[in-house]
Amino acid sequence: MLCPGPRPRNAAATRTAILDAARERFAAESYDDVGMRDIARDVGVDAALISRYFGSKDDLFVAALDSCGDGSALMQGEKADFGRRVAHEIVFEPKKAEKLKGMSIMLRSIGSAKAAEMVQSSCTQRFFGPLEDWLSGPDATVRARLLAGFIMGMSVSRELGGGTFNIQPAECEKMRDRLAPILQSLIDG
Amino acid sequence: MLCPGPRPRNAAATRTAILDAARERFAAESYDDVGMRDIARDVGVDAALISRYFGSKDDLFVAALDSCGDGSALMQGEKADFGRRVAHEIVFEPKKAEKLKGMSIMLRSIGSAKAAEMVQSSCTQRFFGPLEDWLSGPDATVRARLLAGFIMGMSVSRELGGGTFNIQPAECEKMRDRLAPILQSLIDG
DNA sequence: GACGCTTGTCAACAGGCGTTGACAAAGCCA
DNA sequence: TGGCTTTGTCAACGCCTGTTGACAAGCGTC
Repeated sequence: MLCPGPRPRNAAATRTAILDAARERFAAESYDDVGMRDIARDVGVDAALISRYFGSKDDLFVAALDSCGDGSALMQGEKADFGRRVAHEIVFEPKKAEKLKGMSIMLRSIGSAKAAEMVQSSCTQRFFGPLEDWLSGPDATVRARLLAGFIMGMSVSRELGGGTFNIQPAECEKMRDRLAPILQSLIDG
Repeated sequence: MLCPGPRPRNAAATRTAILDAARERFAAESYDDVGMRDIARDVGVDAALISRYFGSKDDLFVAALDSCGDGSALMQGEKADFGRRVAHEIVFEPKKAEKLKGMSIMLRSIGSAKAAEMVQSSCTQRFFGPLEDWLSGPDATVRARLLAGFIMGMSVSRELGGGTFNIQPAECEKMRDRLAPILQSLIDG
């Protein structure tokens, strides 16, 4: 990520690099755990530059969240296949499931009061909302909340297992097979 | 909570008061957001005293987590009624559902790397474990993980809604009614 | 009453944080 | 070449944090 030699003078590229690094950091660690100097080191830049480009740490956080796009990545593919596909990703390919970087950031920030406040507004707008629209049919609002809750909950469960669910591989398959129809039932209505 | 006048000299009572305050704080805010001085103020004591009684903030955190007991509160009552009962509590009485204070603390700490590390060991031991034992029948491990994940996920979803699910009261009933059979199916096997 | 142990307070420290303003270097234009 | 703007670095500031050691006050005991 960090290349040797002096960084070429290119404000736009540097700004983008900072935003990318911030997105990764905030998705992997809590708001409080991420330091400006950490992000700066990732990019190979002085921390002071970030303040100048983005104003404050809060502003950078919001910018990083905004740069994640909405939850549309989750909604690609066949609806009939959703349950099995997403269950598989949650259990076996969490990194792939993290195409919802925004979800990871939200998850990481529920602890910090300040971060949670910043997340809440954009959460409904860019996550619950699109999901709700995508889920046509009765009780779309409720189903969207349940769906989002379950998906995030499994991430929590994984995290508390120490990065895995801390169970046998054979059990993982069973987990996927039990999870899939539950998710699917929320899709189907 | 804080009574006027000088605190009576009683080491045991003071120690307990500190532990209680810490448990409440760590369940309501992230590890990083909770300051020693905050807890001290809750109790009406100097922050230095906490260090002397508990060693370090980390030690206090672990002690607070240990003081939460296991997840047995969740498992009281009829199994046949579990889904409906817990779904109701999650949606309408989150404070009551927080008889699992330990779960709240775990939830608050998934952000902070240090806190998460401290939580992980006791998590399996005092939460996943008892739940798994209680759920007899096939795939108890997997069902316990799913159950715990779903319950925590709904807490996250609530939190991201700003303390409520941010939906209409009528929708809340629908949410409960959809959530209940899902939880119950994981209980029944 | 004087001692000694316990209980609690106070001031201060070292370390980390986000942020700022002054300064250096690079590129552009005349 | 000389100036000017842009891009980036550096040192430092003020603030907040957990923790420590010295000190004060309460309480039982000789």
